[in-house]
Amino acid sequence: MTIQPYAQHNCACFNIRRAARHVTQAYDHALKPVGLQATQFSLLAMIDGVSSEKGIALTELAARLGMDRTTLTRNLAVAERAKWIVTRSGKDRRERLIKLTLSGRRKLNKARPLWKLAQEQVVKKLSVSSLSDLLALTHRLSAD
Amino acid sequence: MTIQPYAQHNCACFNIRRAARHVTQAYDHALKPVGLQATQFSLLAMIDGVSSEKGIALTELAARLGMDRTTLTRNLAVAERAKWIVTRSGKDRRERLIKLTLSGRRKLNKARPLWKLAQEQVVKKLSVSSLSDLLALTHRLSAD
DNA sequence: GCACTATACGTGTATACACACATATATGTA
DNA sequence: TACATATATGTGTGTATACACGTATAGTGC
Repeated sequence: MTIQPYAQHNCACFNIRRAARHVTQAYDHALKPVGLQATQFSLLAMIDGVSSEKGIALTELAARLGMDRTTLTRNLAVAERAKWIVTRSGKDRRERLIKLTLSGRRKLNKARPLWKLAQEQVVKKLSVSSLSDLLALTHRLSAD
Repeated sequence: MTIQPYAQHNCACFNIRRAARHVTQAYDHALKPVGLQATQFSLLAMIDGVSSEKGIALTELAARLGMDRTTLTRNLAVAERAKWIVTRSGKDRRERLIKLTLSGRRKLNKARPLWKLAQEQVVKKLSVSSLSDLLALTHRLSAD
């Protein structure tokens, strides 16, 4: 079969963006009872997973999240206003080191079971092995 | 294998959002020479594909795009400012009928070969059959 | 015709995203 | 040490996203 002229149903960008919208809504709704949105949940979870005692620098965190540094700055502002994180400068005074607060960790742990429910919804749509395929594909798309 | 506790690398939402960011950037960069971003390109392409002579109503277009109606309102404002589309009310005066302008259609057609280059980049990362898998998976995630 | 309901749409608000540009600090080199 | 360069970060701007709420018009049953 030859390559078709443009059609929406073939466009990787349109399709992945549309799916991201729908999946995000599912996770947002699932997390609603604890007052977290999907992005903030991922942010807190990543900080929890990777930051050492002294915290993690913004650029390093952005790389881990596969997110533009300036986008992360704005997302961190939301988390900081909500007092889920604190930031301070390190020995290198250019660096901004980020850590969860106790309140942030509690919020995260409250959210985990709700995350699981949303994730199970996805599995219900895709099956475990298809989810596995999806993760492999999205991972490859997120690599350099 | 039992279900793991939360980890970023397992989260469908995190992974699909991250991939969407990266894929979007690739298409945005590819489309840059014609002054279109990925979302606006998809928008114009959908209007071109589905609208009849009299145009397509906003809610109907939103459903085709798998996008919230109010999001579409804002996205249309961008396209309207740029004079890529026009809108008018129909017999039912609640309805807002949307059509491409000549300028919008020209912009779209200029963009098509650049879209193809971006799409080929994705194929280079995933292979044709994997792209096919991705489209099938994202399609299932975008269904009710 | 009138009240009720359903449908189509917009606006206020908040978050998410990233490019272009600017600033502050550190590091390397003459 | 002084200057050039590299690194870490923030800000201005514009687009994308969607929920809560409100308005205008159409349809329905009496």
